[in-house]
Amino acid sequence: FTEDEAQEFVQRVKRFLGLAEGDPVELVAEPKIDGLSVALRYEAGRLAQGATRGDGVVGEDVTANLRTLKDVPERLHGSRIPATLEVRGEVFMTKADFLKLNQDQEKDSKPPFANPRNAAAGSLRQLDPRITASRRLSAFFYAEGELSEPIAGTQWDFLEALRELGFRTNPIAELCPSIEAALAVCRKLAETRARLAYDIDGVVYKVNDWALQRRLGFVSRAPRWALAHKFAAERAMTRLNDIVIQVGRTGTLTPVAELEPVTVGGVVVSRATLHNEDEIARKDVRVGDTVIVQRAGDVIPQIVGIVESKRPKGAQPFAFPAKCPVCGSHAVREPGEVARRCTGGLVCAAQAVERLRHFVSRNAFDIEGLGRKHIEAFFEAGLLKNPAGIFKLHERRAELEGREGWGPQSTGNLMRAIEERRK
DNA sequence: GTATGGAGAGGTTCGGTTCT
DNA sequence: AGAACCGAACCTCTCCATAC
Repeated sequence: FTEDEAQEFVQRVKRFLGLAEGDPVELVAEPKIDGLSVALRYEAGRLAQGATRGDGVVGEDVTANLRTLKDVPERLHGSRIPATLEVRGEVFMTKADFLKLNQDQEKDSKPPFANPRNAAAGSLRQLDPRITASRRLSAFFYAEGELSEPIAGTQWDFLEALRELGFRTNPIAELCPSIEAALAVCRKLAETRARLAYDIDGVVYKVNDWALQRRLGFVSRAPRWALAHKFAAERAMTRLNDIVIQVGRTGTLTPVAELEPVTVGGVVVSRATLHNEDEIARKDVRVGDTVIVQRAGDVIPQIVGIVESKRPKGAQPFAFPAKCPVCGSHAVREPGEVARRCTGGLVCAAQAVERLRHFVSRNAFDIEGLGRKHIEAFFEAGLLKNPAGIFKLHERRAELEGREGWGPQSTGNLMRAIEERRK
């Protein structure tokens, strides 16, 4: 975020590579587009598959929709076409196309989209590719995935190779001989971003030489050879109306701030996590305070701090409850732990429900059609007490089907989803 | 029988915190 | 150090219930 951190990044790179302070390391500075990342796979020069990449591993298959983008070539161009080629890029909507789309939405008396990124993400998830086609999405490509043969030795040459193959790349990327030059690019973009046709949220610096990139490698999922230098996030002031306590699967009590709704960075924010007891004390957040909020990474609402001069007279420090707000059991904080936990265990409805939610989640048993609300309702009605009960639900099918909001279709779907996981 | 609205689910975005 | 998990907002899709 600061220029110092960018300097530090290059120092780290040099140290890792065993280079001297004065040795040059070439960087490529590319604007960080505020869109959604996609991966395209080409086999024998033809588009075979396109997907979003939610967590960096797998994503939704949106091939048919991606085919409708003018920036996604159906066939690769040129004479040097690799047998298989995977490229990553960013799909986005220009500000002009976004405004036009919202005008059309208004004309059709449909709700407007909140911002270009959400509009782009929504457009790409359409079932009917014709709708996607009508939405005017754009894309820039900038990274390699699986490659059957090397097509470049540096990032800069790779971008050139991508263009020759028929991909659109961002024309304002720059090859920089040093971090100073890269920072100059960043400063220039910070000034001119408002005039760009699309939203950017920062600049990415990449070590140009792929051989060096390979030596640098990754720390968990983050490459050591790249740094995302983000612009300062937009901030807003609002009132903190209340602090409520949520109870998680393991009994952890998590405080959440309820805010007077305020628009920040294109969306309306009304809640923000305060993480834990210590965090509240550290920031000295009190009910009634005026707080400054931003969206971390331009996504997650976050309380940056308070405006002390606006504190109402008599505002008291927040007293963290010593009892679970759901079941009334003692909430204790073990020495060395940050969290205060409800000791109710399975007696606590919140914990039981959270356990069930976890059980059906995608990372566990992955049972479709059983979300928070239904689990809460089933628990309340005594239809479901623990994970094992899920596999006994079919015995109470008639009861289930009689419930409000449930019909033969939804019940059938749920039974099928459970049966599928029984094996 | 058909259109419309609402609720719920699930997926996407990302950073921060905590656990292993 | 690395992975898991959580949080908030938005969007689409599916299904049920209601109105006509």
